[in-house]
Amino acid sequence: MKLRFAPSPTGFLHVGGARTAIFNLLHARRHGGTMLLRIEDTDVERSRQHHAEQIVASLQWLGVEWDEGPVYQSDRLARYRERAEELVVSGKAYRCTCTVEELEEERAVAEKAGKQWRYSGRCRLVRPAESGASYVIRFAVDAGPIAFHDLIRGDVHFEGELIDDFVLLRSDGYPTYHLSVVVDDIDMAITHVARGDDHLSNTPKHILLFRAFGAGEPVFAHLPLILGSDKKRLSKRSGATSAEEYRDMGIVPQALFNFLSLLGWSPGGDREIFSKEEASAVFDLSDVNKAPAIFDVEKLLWMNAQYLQRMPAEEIYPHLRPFIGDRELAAVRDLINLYKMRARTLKELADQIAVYFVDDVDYEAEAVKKHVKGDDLADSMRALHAALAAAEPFDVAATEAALRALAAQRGLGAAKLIHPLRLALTGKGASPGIFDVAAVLGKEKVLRRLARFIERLPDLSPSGPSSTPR
RNA sequence: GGCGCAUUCGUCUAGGGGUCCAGGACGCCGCCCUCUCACGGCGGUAACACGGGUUCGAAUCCCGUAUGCGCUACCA
Repeated sequence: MKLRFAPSPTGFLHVGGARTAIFNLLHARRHGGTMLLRIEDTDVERSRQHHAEQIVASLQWLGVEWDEGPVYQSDRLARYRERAEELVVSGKAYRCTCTVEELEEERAVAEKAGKQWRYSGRCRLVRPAESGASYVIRFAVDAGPIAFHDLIRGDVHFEGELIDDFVLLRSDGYPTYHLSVVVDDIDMAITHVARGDDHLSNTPKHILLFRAFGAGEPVFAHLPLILGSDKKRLSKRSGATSAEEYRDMGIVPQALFNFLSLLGWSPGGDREIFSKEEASAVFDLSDVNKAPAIFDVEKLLWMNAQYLQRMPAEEIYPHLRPFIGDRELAAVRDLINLYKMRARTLKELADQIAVYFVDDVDYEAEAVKKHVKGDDLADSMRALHAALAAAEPFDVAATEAALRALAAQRGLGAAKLIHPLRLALTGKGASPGIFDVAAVLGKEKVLRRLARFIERLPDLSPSGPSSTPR
């Protein structure tokens, strides 16, 4: 068994393409088959080498590994011409000298008359004389029903009459998609073709070609499309569309892989969080749903949070690195552990961690308003500063004991000290457990931040510094 | 327009004639935990597109309708 993922390098790796790649990989792994990566760059107008490289990089990042390739179709041009000529010799294809202009004119006339246009087959009947004129090679389509069994769609039927003599080889000598896929799928011994639903209507053409070449047909599986929240094909308008954008957003590759796997497929039961290996053990293309799925970013974010929560800091670190500059693992390990269940993305995680490295924290206005009040706050904070300075060792237990003892001594609820302390240390109204924060920050930073907070207190008070009679 | 395909909570899905007045997850809403925020736990909200068949019995099978999407290029 052999499958392939065959993107055309006209842009970044689209999440729809990413899912197609994943399903191909999963099916191959499940059945002990191999996986080929083929770059379909026969459209010189739109293909770009950097896009091909980008797609390869995205697949690697995502964890879609292939066994063969990447093979570039642009390296196989001679082969496509050769095979097209074979069909001309055997009479299954013919040269057509009709120009694009002529055809467009015909089409315009037909459309004006309200009729749908199909190529007349003029050059098929009247073989053009050998001349220097440029030509395309068209396939001579035979009328008659074409049926095939799709692993996902079931039995699908088409009428040959409705397919016109499509172009195999363009006038510039480049093959069209139909020619290159079929030639390659034959030469590369592909047994299963799993691709987007947009190719379902092209399949009869391909079947005709497989037959013309005397080759057996592969098994087809047409995957339902991934739609945006507007129920249209996922596009820029409805959100991020490329794997790369999700990476830059701070999505971990395992989470995107898992999420994409769940679009149109389910391992059965109530399982939602699973690894590539687990999916590889049970996946089968025939279990894929027929209906298109809408890409729900909210659920992706939830899933990413699930992954962050479960991953050890050491595993998160390499993915987080691009978001936190050059900071070393040792400097952020404890922070990752403190914040990983509070962030949905690596970006959020990085933002939260950033406060620990600034010289002076900014105090959130809302938190200030809520917690900076009471005439004796400065006094309490000074006492807290002294109590923490005496805490030894400076760990979670000791700092907590020190604060609670002080609260009891002053007849205050511990919260009355905790919230201002949080504001002093993080500048925010919300954070992980304050004693965890203190322990991670370390005695020196805690005392410095607390001292600065006390200093700034007059400016932060609701009455303002000037109106404070002192 | 023609051809093709699809249709279970707002979204992802389970389910393939009786166990389904439809299960899980995201989201949303409550409650609990608690120094805050998260995490976690508990509970709630919400769906078989519509109409005809077949059958003792249909979300499940058949036919229509509607809606949506795809293809209809010398793009893939």
